[in-house]
Amino acid sequence: MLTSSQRQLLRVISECGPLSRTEMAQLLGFSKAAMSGLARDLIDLGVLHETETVYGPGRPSVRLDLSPECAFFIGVSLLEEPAPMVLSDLTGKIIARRSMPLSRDPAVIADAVAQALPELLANHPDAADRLSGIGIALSGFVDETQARCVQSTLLNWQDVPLARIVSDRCGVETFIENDAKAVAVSEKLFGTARDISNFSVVTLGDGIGCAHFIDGKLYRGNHGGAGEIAHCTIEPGGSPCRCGKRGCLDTIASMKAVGEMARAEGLTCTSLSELEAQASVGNAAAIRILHRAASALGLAIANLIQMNDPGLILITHVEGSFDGLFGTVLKQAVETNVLPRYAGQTPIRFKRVDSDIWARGAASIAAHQFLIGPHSS
Amino acid sequence: MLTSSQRQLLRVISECGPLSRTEMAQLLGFSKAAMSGLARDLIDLGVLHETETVYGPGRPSVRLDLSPECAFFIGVSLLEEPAPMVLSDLTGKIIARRSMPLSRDPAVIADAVAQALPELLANHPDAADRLSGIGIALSGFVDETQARCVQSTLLNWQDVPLARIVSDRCGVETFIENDAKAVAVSEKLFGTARDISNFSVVTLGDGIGCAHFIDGKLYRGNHGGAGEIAHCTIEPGGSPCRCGKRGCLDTIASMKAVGEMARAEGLTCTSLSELEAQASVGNAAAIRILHRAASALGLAIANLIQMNDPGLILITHVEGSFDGLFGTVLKQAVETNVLPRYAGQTPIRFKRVDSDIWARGAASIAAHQFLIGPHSS
DNA sequence: TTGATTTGTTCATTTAGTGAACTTAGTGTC
DNA sequence: GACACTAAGTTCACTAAATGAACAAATCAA
Repeated sequence: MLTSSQRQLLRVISECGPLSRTEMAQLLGFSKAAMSGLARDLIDLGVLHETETVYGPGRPSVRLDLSPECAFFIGVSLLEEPAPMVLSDLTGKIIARRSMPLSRDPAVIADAVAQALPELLANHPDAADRLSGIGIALSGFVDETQARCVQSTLLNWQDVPLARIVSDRCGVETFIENDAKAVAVSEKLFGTARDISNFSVVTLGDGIGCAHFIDGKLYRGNHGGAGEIAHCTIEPGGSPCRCGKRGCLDTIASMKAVGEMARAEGLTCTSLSELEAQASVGNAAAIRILHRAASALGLAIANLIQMNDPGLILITHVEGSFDGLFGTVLKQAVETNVLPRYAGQTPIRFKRVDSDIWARGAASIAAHQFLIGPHSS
Repeated sequence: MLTSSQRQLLRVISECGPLSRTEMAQLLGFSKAAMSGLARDLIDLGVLHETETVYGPGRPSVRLDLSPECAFFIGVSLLEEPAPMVLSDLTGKIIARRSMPLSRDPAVIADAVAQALPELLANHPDAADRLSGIGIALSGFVDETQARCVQSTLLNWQDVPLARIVSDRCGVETFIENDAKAVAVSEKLFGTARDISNFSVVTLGDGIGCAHFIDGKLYRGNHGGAGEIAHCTIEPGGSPCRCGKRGCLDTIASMKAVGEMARAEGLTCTSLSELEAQASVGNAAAIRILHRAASALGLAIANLIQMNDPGLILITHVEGSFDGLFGTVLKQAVETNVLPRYAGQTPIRFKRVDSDIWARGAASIAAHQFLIGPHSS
């Protein structure tokens, strides 16, 4: 078990990349003496190692970095059938992939994970040796200890202590998290948002997910529901949503909704890139659909910016690109709906991700627990 | 200067009310031994004092509470002319009121504060003796040290180090804050939200303000702009707003906008309560205006709930009441625009406030600095 | 080679906490 | 009213984690 000072040190390296002892001492407000001891202990533990030497006037400084192979994590996504699994190291690099059958029965899930474990670890004795946690991403609400699923419509769960069930079965510490929140953590730990303390991730796919990091910490909300942007009302009195209300963002801008609208308009293509292609050759229906979806998403993001003033909006998408009509309209809609003074102040990044995104996110939950721990700031 | 452990102790008392040493030790995870020493020191300093004795089996426990008169604060609101000033104690009780001329010149403001100071303190030698800080509320953006005004349209300021200017002139530590954020802090410290770590305040008046507490801390956003709900787009393509965009909540639901709409409809009454009275006797225009404003505000609050899942929404209003049409429609609009599963899960409280609200909020900023300090959690 | 400069270590010291034993002040029972 | 019982709060010796000052190490510049 790491001390809170050790965790602070790991955190600042995770955020800033390799740093010398002196730099860290300044950043964290420790004395050089304290730093020296902390670093020695973490190096002895195998978590840190010395990297490049930086020359300047005076004695050169030696940067310390995380040792990628000091701990390994498994991530499981319960969002698809079959359920993707990944084995990752401490820096988020994926070492191996597998999949397992999906089930709604927690015990069956635990069995499937236990069965897939040796296969994932088969050719990686180091990983088998230093496997430090399992993370599971699911659609639904999770409690703040990342142990119990409070509610999941997709899995038809109500207060299921999945983490305990899996860890009992597999003998490995296990943590669970909501899908979008897991992606946000992986972006904070491994991705584009390492050094940013306030940001929001929007995951654009069949559904729309969103999660916020606030003051360097995942913000879960009072009932675990922070980031439910998909069911913000964008068109009051609009089309009914499966959630029971009307005009939700999800009914307009999710890739599923876009596909359905395309089908309803008699288009044969339903994917974003296909629609973009049609739009670029002047297909009015494709243009209309893309325009409507992008405007809606842009408005929702503009409202998010107005409400929370994040330092970054990161939009992940599995398919298509954002340099076509959809992306242009989206950016424009954001700009026209934020305070003119703010316009352009909040960077919006797009990131194309593959289908591993949820399992990677899940693994990052376990890695986050290992590095940063359960505690708050 | 208080230590971080002492601050934790003060914080938990501020949140929970009077507590015994043993209760605090359990809440904060300290040993009884540590608690004993901390409490003694704070009592010696005059910050805490013993209150009721609670009898049960075993030795009775003695509750400790903040000593209201151990420190006094001055709050100034730069939102009205003349600018209201209050003198408050550590529990937010207002001891004296004054006002001073408003100016856009920071030096003139500092002079006015310095001049009003002795008048405010005149009959309160204790307060003069233990004056511990000045807080200033203003319309605009403030940096996270609560020292500089980054930008204020109303005052036509850009990066003005007001706190330093006033503290240099008056010889008292000074902090500044945005108006709505100051109100949020006063509600956390003195008001209804003491024990709630995630909540949002919406101030409904001539303008609409909003601020968030997240994880027990004021969340200021990356550019200090968190909570700018007034310029969320509610009616895309709607009426132009003075901010430069269209359909902002401010153009529909602020009391100023409501008054203007009433005037445009040829109504002679413009206040919320007068319009309520008209609506209750069937005046169609009054009903239409109130309905539109309440729906808009309800939608904005619903979106806020969806995005941030706060544990409480506190709506402050200077005038009118919320048991008429406006309040009913507002609540209904919130309910129909949040996930049905959430409906009713987020308490919404209304609080009628007087015109002291901003100055009180300002004083609470200074009190917060005194009690909790500048540090994060 | 020498001096300047900055990194990183060592070590005695300080500080903020702990656990265990003790004191205190009440309740309940006979 | 005496006496066990209980829980609150204090005291004290001890420990863990920090600090500051002195020092060793590694390089550049002259």
